[in-house]
Amino acid sequence: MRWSESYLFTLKDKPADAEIPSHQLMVRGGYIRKLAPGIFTYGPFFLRALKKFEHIIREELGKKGGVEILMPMVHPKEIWEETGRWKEMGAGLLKFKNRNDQEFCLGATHEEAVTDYVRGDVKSYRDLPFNLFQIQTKFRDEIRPRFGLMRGREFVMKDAYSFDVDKAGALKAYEKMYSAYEAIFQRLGVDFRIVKADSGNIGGDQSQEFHILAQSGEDELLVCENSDFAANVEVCPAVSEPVESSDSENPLEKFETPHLKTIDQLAKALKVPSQELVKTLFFNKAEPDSEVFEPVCVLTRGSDEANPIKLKNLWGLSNPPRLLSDKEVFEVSGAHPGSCGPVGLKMPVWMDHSLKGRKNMVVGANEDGYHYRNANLGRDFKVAEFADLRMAKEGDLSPDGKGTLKSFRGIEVGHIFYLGTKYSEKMKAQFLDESGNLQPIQMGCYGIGVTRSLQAAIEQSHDADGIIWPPSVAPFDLHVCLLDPDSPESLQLVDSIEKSLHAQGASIFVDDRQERPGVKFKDADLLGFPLRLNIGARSLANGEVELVDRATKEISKIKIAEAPQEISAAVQKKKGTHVH
RNA sequence: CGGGGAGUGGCGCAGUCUGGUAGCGCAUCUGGUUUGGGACCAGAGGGUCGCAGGUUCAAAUCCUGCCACCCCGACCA
Repeated sequence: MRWSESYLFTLKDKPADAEIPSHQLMVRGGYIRKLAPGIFTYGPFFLRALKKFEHIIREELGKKGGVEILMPMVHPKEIWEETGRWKEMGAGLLKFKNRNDQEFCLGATHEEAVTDYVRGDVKSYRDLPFNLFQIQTKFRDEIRPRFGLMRGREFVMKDAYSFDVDKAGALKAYEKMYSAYEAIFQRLGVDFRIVKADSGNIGGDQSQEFHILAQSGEDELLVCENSDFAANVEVCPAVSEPVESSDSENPLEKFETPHLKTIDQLAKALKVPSQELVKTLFFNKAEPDSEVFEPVCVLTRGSDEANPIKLKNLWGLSNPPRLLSDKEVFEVSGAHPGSCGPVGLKMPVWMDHSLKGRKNMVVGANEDGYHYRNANLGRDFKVAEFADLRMAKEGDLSPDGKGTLKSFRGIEVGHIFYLGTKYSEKMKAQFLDESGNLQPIQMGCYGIGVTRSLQAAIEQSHDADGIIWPPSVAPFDLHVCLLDPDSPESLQLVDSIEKSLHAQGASIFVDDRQERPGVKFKDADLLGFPLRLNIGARSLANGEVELVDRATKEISKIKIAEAPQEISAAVQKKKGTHVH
């Protein structure tokens, strides 16, 4: 491929609307252009990377028996109503009507579509198991798209769905996908972690996320320093050191705390660490979209945060519960936030494990400007349940007991779920088992954010000059800076190198523009293909060309006569090398 | 939806406070000199200053309304 024959426009300045390096570099390199927020055109070079990654995905899923299909992007309302998600997904589904006033949405995910596809065909346990996947454009009407392809409205996703006769089979399918995903991200060549995760409103009871580690990641991961335990902070079990209980319960004592609104202010005033104070929060335990008001009090240590995802799961809600407004807090407790506590409350009180056994607590008095000292469980207030309610954090003990947790930022690029029969029951996707009983199919679903993965790879692999593509998905293997594009000797050399590379299935991009060398070098660094070859009068006069490694900037001189073979070998070596 | 920022040639920005000829850098085109890390000189083209009202002799600039964008938060398979 020659620059002069391609469609490629690079930018010197970083675009004003791009914040993180990967987004800036992709726009600067002409890889993507924004059409609307979260909606992008993929240029010819990004498309090449995309196809390469898709190829890796197809190969690895194929090895595990995945069968590729392609489902519609436009879905009728009816299938989404069958599962209740027409409402549940809310505004995230882009809905519209046709000329006959029939309602549709754009496919945000395809559990409904694939279950409908399968239920018409599968009749017997003999028809199972199988695993279907597709690579397709998804549309989700994100509230706030950001960071280019990281959180787009329109994006390419690989989604797969497994169908089995029983749970054991479904879990086997889950394990297969787990290992396929491991292989896929290893081949992509990124530093990634697999973590326990919340299953969100997809449903199901087992779920893990694949994260590419990067500072700009939207998710916080907690990883054990000594073992392979890793979890999304949202669901990471919190282990707290047991409380050493002082033996006697002192008398309850009210004291003035004027103008002390936060735990930190209170801690400072009382000269005790915030961990020794008690934080009182109020949530509405009812389903977020219902009219019902069911206030619940949640107690944690002053240094901890309540975890809404854990509350959601504990209370069996479909979405995280809502924190009460200041006004509502006043109505249910008699005080504003900052002066609330469990004493005298007329609602269930949930207490975090970390407070179990603690005596003589400092809590709000439910009267503005007052707190209690020496509040004790049993004597002064009652607790409905003890549970793990808090956000785990760096420095906590790992749940597997093998060390302490360290915090990383990650970009979620893959997610696997064991679904069970949530969709098959609602949509009547059934089969007859060996004894002639009608059974719902056991399902799993598995996603990879294809476009997101590629940007995440760039986010992880770039420098001040530009992108450093992992060789597995680099748009081209070799970037030739043809410094004298009119020199017959140079052109002849490029031809022979091109032939040699094509013979082994490698790709070559030639910058044949009438530009000065500096311009070509800058663009080569920006575009970020793994190897660059400089061909110019200066080195040709010495009977040499220069091969430059994009990642290390190492230069090797190669004799012209040996150039085609040596460069082919270098390209081959690069492709075989994995960064991590 | 809440908070913040910013809408000015293709890109990046100044000008707005204090109303008075629409500017700079990059890119583009022409000619010339250059040619191994974003060259230089000379010339040229390109903007209804987001949109609509209003104030004024006069509006990019002041007022009102709307639209769209970016960031933080809420939300998120």
